[in-house]
Amino acid sequence: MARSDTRESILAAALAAFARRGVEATSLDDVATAVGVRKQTLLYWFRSKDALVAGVVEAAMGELGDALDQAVASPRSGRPVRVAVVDEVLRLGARRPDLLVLLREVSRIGPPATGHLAVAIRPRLDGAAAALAGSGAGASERERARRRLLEAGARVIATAVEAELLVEMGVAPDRAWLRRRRADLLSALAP
Amino acid sequence: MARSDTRESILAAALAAFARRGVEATSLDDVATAVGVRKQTLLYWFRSKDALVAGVVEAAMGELGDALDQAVASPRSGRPVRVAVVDEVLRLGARRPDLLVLLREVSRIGPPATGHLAVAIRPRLDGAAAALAGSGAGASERERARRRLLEAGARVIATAVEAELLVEMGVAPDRAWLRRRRADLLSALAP
DNA sequence: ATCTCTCTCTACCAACTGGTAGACAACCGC
DNA sequence: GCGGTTGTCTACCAGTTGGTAGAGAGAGAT
Repeated sequence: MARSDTRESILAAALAAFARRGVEATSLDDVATAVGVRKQTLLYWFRSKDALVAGVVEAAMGELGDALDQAVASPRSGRPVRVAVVDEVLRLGARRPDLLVLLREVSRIGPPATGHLAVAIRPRLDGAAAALAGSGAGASERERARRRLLEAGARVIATAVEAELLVEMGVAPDRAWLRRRRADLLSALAP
Repeated sequence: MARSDTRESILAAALAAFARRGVEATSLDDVATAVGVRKQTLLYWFRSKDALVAGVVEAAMGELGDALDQAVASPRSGRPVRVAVVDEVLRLGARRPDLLVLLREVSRIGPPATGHLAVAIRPRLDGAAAALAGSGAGASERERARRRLLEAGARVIATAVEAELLVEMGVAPDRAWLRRRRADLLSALAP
């Protein structure tokens, strides 16, 4: 296997396993077997399980942040930014559900994973809060924008959890459900 | 300790631990220590960890169902049943958050815990669906009522997750948030 | 007083966990 | 060719897990 292919494969397999079965329930051996490699190879690339979690969180946040950045930057006429963001989130929920599920999982297990998440998310959050508050906004306004963003983020993750739950209950989310969730997320980001 | 006090203490400690740290991350020793008893005593009352999970799920569903039954039966004038149900759920979320968190946790870890949950919830769900559809309703109407109830239940759990997330993010849910969630849950149960 | 049943205990166990030590092969610039 | 680096491996290890076997204390019934 080429040089860093192994690392990428490990990250992908770990993301899937962490999202599907949870971090604690996933052993290093599980991930290694899924990749087709020995556990010790995995420990070569990530010096501990916690380092692996940190790596997965960082990679997932990178992918998620990039997708949102691109959605914000895409200049579709007459479409407010928050519509672009919400639609991109819904697309991600369909295309890469693991990314959103991982966020729930990380916040569930608490430290030190949440610390890694906080580190990975902080710069994005600061940037978004500054953009939302507008240039020249005071510290308290930026703080309010931050809070609004965190609430919206929690709403997104809760929506992903809800979709997961429905699937598990054998009641697959239908189009009407999706439409309602979209309107709800839009209102959570409304000015 | 009196006869069945031990069993009750084990169930209470296990519920708290399962909700706070997760089922996989909670060892039998953890629960036993919290109760002040040896692991083998715990295994006397519940023949395996899975049996303990089943016991906790059953007890939690009993408490939750009883609270909702009582809310439905309480004849407060001019207050529609769904308002009573939603308010009782919110009260439970504040008073016994573990009950709702456990539901999320169980559905997260999947079988066999979800099987226990399905067994514990089925009679309540059937009864509620029949009541919602009204007497003399056909099978398809009852099925629709069932789906509406499951969707509402998923919404409740998602709301509990959202509250958990906000707390973890250091953004405690405030009164305005609670008001919005209440309205949202009411509309999920709207006719 | 003794027998039986309920409950909790001590003493284990095999399987698995995350992690370490170090051998070995393939490839690199020299 | 050669020494060093990179990547993967086998062989272990100590700690923890869920679970078993069985002893023994206490209470009630006879």
